[in-house]
Amino acid sequence: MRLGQAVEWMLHTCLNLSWVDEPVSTARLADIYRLPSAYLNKQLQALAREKILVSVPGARGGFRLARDPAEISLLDVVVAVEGKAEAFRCAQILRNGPGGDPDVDYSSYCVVSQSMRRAELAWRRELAGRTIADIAADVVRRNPDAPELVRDALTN
Amino acid sequence: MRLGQAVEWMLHTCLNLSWVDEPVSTARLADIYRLPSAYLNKQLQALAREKILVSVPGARGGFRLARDPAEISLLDVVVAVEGKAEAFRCAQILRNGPGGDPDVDYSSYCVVSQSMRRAELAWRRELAGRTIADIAADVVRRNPDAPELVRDALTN
DNA sequence: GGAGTAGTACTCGGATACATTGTGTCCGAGTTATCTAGG
DNA sequence: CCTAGATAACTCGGACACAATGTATCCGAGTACTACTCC
Repeated sequence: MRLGQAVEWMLHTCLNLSWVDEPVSTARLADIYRLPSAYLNKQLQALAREKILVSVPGARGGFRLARDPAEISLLDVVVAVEGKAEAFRCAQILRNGPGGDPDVDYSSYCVVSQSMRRAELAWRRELAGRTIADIAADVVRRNPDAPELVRDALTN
Repeated sequence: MRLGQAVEWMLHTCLNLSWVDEPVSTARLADIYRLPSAYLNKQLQALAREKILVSVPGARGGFRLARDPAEISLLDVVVAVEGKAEAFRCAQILRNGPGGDPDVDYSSYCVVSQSMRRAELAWRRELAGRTIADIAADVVRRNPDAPELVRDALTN
């Protein structure tokens, strides 16, 4: 199992954007961590499509959070980047097995599938229970001047 | 995020093997679900390397479980197929950010990384808490003659 | 001096290549069972 | 009839291609700002 790098990028980017009000351009967001800006832009678009960010076109445009950081869970971000499909895809191979019935939906009946789904649900629940605001609070607790540093880097 | 098909194959295969004592050849294990035998063999080798299965060479050889089904967790199988690496890889991009310190290990310090790891731990815990024997018991409860069907299909 | 207008610089957005991983296949090395020949 | 050996069939095991996904890039469409010109 593997998650793309973009997940890390987007989480940190959302966190940074939670400390800024005005739109920030892709170039600024990329420079802060020395990331490839064009590719970052692609991922930002994905988040915009999922209504996590809003894109502002034109000069002095960019991206900003679409809603309060407390209303953006880590799961929202992960799903926006990686897609909604489940990690474990049941191909229903039991249909071909002995005693297999082509009319049964094994993705809900098969015990293996159920077990894998339960684990994935635990993962999702954990991610859904933690928001950008939660993380921001933890960061500030450790490093009180982090917001100021980020603001300076993003808004000249 | 995505898990390979082989995970499903291996879980069902381990389950089937839990009902047979003698070694079963790759061809037999593949035929039961109409799977490509050569590719299945590749995955079986991976499980053998991780000491979940033992391979018996020569005529009348094949694979059998290396230990009691109650001692084989779903996590063992998933890790054997997908590798030990974590799904979320922290690239420590904070080192490049404002106030970033090249000497700090952000994979343990960074709050984002911690949050992602916690979720993954929940996933792993769920998988580690469920064994092949547990699944076998559930299957028998629903379909008492399943073991007999599988045995017939695997041992002529 | 103020307003309208043309130009310009900057932004997103999608279409386009490259790299890595997952998926699938093939053939050779090694082992066991079988058959045969000899005692 | 029993035993030893050669043969043959079957198995795993790793090396070899193909496809899909992730990663990275480029250029065009559109917007806001700016400067200039005219009233």
